[in-house]
Amino acid sequence: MSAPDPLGELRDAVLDAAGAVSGGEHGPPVPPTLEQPKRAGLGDYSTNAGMLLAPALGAPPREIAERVGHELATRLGPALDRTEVAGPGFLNLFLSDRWHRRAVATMLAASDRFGAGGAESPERILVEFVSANPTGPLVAASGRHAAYGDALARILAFHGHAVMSEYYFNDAGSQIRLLGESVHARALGAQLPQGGYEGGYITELAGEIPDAADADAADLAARAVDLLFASIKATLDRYGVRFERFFSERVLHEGSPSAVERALAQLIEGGHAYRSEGALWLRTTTFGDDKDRVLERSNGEPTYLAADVAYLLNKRDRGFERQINPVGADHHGYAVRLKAAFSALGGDPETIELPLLQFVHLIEGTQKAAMSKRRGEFVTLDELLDEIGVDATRFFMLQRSHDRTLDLDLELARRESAENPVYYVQYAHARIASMLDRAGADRVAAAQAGVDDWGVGELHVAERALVKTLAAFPEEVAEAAERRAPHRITTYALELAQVFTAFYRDCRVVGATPVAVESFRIALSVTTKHTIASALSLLGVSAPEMM
RNA sequence: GCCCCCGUAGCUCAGCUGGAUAGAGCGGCGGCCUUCUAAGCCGCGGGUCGCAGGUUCGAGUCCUGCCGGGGGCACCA
Repeated sequence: MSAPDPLGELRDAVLDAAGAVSGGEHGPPVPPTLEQPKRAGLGDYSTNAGMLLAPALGAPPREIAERVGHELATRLGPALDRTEVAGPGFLNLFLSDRWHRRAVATMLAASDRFGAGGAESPERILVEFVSANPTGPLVAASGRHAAYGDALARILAFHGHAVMSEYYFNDAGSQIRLLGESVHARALGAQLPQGGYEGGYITELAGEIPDAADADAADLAARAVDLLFASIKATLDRYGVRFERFFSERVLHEGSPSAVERALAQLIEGGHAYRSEGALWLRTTTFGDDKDRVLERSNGEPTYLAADVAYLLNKRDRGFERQINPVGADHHGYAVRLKAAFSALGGDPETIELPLLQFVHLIEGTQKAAMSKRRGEFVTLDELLDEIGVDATRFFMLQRSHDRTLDLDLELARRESAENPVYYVQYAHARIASMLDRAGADRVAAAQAGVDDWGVGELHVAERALVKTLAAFPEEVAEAAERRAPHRITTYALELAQVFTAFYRDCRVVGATPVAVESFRIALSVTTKHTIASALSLLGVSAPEMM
């Protein structure tokens, strides 16, 4: 159930008015826009409805805009001061102070649910992310995956979907074997195996495991995995990332027939898999791949793809209508394969999404830090958190669009941690807390209760701007959710903090006279505080009461 | 060679799926603390939105081609 939303109501009115003008027969091809004009003087909002309807109605856009304006006036009544047709056919809306005050009342009543529940068709969604194998500590890049996946899950849930977060990992197989052999080699002071793990943490593990030199590699591998997984979980916990479930690939190989065997049988039965050169191939070329892929090696061992297909089915069978699986940009070919497999099994490939996360480049001054787990050259997520803190790391990781590479200059982040934008946003929140504290709980409660007494005097331009920025929150959430773009919330949080700070500068709150003005401003501040806290919480960043 | 992502201010990046005179942070320069938190605020400077075509009332945004950067093209995951 979606919370009341002033801007949404306004948008409905515009849509309705446009429908009335077009006679209901030929509505606009796409919904008309309703946005805040960048330039001052062009009203609170403007719509392009006139221009959109012009071709179908065969009348000049400005004339249609005029008619939409009239329809809107009858629908909005005192909420609307006036409309103005401008430029090629924009209709600019000048909303009354009354509209702004009511908007605050509405948003205030929604409390911390303001902006929530907007999803039009809620789905059961599984977000699977990080999923790093326990062969080493989480690195900085994992920090991006963790921040992205976690924020996306939070945003989708807030938007109204039923969301679960899951971490898929492989704790068996060749890489794990190699891990055990590497630890063993370090314990003995012997040469590492071919392609072994070189990181210093391997030597540390060897030291932590008693009698490592005498143990066999398989046993060592199991113990190393336990230790590494414990540390991965501790890092995630510290980072504020929660998973409902850690899913072991091993489960898919257990039983007879195993989940993997059943998946392969199903593919063969459907004619989508065939044997050639001793291996079992998935005919992904049917679904747009440029070559077929091996499911089962000629030595009889299944590939990771076989397990992943079984996992796909497992998730579908658990009732998830959509699977979102953020992966590294280097996995982009993998997306085609996975979707092909899903199609072959009768699934809708559109419901399998693999957002590609571009790489994180850690830069030390001008020098790039290479990150290879095997060669052991990396900055771990823990080190990054030690360096710049959880909130700053998450905020930074979520500041850029996920499909862009992220340059993180450690020197800069370290040196300027106090100037990171995250502090700016948190500071605005803390400042409101302090202000409300000064006003006193009774005063704050009275201000919110006295909605009907707010209507005194003319609103300041900064007040109006803040109301509109707040009113945009539900649509920002919707955009972030639908486009899988948490970074929009980051940008929004920053903007809201800026607009609030301008209001704070220009409008005295506590002690403003008459009391009605103070009441309204307190209410506005409370709403802002809720909204900043909501936005930060969607990002997994804390909203301190005091700084 | 084929596929994916990206070229916007000195640097790092937003830009609301096509709207009006393109924005923010950082960096530079100059100002502002007897008044609700100066982790702040104000001002100045800074742009052929990679290039060239196309689509239309209108393009940073969509299409095509080129140039440049990153990534991928395993019986590794």
